[in-house]
Amino acid sequence: MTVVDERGEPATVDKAPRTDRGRRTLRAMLDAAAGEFGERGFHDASIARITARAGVALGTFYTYFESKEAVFRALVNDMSAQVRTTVGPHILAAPDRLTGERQGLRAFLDFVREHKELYRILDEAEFVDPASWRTHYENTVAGYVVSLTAAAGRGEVRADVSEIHAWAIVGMNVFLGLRYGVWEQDEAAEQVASIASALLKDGLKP
Amino acid sequence: MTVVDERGEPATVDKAPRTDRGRRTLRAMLDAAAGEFGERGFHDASIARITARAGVALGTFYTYFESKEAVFRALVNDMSAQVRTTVGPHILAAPDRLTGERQGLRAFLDFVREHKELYRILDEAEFVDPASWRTHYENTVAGYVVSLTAAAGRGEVRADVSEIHAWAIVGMNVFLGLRYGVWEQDEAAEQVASIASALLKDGLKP
DNA sequence: CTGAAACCTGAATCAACTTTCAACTTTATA
DNA sequence: TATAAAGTTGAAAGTTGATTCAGGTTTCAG
Repeated sequence: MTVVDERGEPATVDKAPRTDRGRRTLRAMLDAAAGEFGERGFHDASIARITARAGVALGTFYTYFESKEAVFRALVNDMSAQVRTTVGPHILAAPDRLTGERQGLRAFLDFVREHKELYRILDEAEFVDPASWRTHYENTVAGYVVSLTAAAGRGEVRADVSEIHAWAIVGMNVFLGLRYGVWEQDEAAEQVASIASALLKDGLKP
Repeated sequence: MTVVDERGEPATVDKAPRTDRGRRTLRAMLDAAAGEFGERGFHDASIARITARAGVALGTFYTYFESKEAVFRALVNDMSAQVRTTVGPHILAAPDRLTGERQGLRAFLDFVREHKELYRILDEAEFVDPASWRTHYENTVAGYVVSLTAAAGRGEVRADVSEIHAWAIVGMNVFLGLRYGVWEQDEAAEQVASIASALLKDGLKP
């Protein structure tokens, strides 16, 4: 058996497709897995259904993945990156951090609405693949700490911003995403983002 | 982790114990289930291990529960109520809503630290028993909307508080509870609560 | 004390699934 | 075009753990 470093990719290396045909199959399988996991959740999902969705035979799955957990992990990492690369630019493009937060949240809500499956997968990672999940949020929070600290240096936010603030903001965004993105879309993304942004800026005081 | 009666489940009625011995067994099994689910998560938990923990035979489980999901549901409902009855009074006892929020969060963090298993169970309910989970948060948010609206009437918070604010606050609290309650306790509950409270009151503005 | 209702027992049943593998087909390369 | 490498196949092995059940034990009302 291959020596597998939990974090590294040595186990994935020899599973990587070497031809176009292989790459196509892998892609089809990843998409199928995203759909299957998104609809039925990790445990109710089955490899057989994933390969059926992808239009390949059962055994083909193991040409590209070590196990059921492995696809899930691949999906989580992929999605984590997708969220960052989708939302990040919106934050950076803004003239100041608080405006960035509003635009970032709006972008996040839009993203969530278009990728409900992936959002759900990421959420379930808390139980299926805690390590990836924790990494995802630690990265997210770390990014917030960096940019909030920079903003504090520019006098845009209070000087004592901390990791606690970052976790609070992330939690806020996650729940707003779940309620107003995944569950129901009875409020415009813009509206949700601007209320949350105002809350962050001025608090609840009258 | 005392689990009290869960009324309202017609299917559970004929499963209710009729003697002291039965009630003792049921209690042992609920406690065992809380521990097992908390430690291993729903899917890795096994009925056999639950009954072993409780010191009874495998088959006894089905004297009191319809299925694996049924115990889980019982635990989720019980815990949801426990959180409310533990945290609620702290909020109400405060002189104003914003102070209440700080005391409520501190109480919540304390609760979480003492009931990590149940917190985790509630979290996993998102996937195992979505209906109960959704109900739990909808109830929580509804409570917030009521008390925030009342506070607005007293001029303690801005007049336009909405459900969106409530979801934001709940998400904030949940994530802070997870990070500073369940994961690591590297910050005093009081400290976390007071920073979050300040954020809610005045926002991030310098 | 006694019979019926409650409880308890744990081997056996059973329905998924995941994972393996040896034969077979397609693609790349020289 | 030949041959190795890559990719595909699906039946079958192997695993796991929830749920059942027939029979034994304990409790309790009368």
